[in-house]
Amino acid sequence: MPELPEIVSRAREMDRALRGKTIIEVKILQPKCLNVPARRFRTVLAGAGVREVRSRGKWIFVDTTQGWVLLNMGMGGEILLVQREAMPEKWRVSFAFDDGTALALNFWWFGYVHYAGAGKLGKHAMTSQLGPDATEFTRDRLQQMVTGKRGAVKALLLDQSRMAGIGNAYVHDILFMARLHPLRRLETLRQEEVDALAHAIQAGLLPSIERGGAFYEVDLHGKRGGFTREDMLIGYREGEACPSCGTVIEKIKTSSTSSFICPMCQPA
DNA sequence: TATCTTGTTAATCG
DNA sequence: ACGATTAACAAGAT
Repeated sequence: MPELPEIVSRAREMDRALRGKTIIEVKILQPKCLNVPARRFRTVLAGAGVREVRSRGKWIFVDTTQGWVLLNMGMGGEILLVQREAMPEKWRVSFAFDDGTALALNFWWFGYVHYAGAGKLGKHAMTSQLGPDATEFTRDRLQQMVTGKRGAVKALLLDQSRMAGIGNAYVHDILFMARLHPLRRLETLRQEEVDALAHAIQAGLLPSIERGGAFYEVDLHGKRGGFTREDMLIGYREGEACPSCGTVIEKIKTSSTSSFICPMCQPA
């Protein structure tokens, strides 16, 4: 499940590895992940030079001389840089470059490989609606975002149009560190709690970015991220002891997603 | 086999 | 307009 730390890491790796290369051929095994006809996608990008790769939220933006390639890895997958004749077993879209390498994209549920013309990035609805990266929020900015809003704090964190990059993996530890229950209403948050949340967002994401993302995703060469299961405080630790107070960690349903909480540290 | 799951949009209701 | 909920969609693991 690629979230901001994994996507930031992949985009950095891609920027370093792909910048200056030219796409010579695009292959598409799964046209449904595209937003334009496969033929158009292939032809418009053939011959395109990679200028830069960057990210916002869970999206990777590849800036080429012939427009933008916009990637969303959905619930998980791999972006592998391989020799063209050594493709991995599973891939859905591939880009072959002029130096004999290829980028093989795979995802197993709901990935997107979109195209936006040069200068037309603003017309791509899914990415133009993204809020600022979660890592960009200062305490003041978060307070502004919370003021006048209603609803559950978890819903705010997961709402990509308000704050981009957090998904249902990192959110557990973020809320735990802020000592907030996922369903706590925004309108009841005191300023100290908003401050704690702002700090928790940074504390929940930055260590993983520094280590190249979480262990359950891999880098361009197939190497797992350095943020391990042991680095998680309560996420996916149902039945284990809370690292702060020892209470048994619970897995609860919060609207449509699951949440892991310490019922003592994060009272409803 | 049945159930679960990390994302995102669209539709709907209050 | 906003918030809450649900369904749907292209798999894979257990």
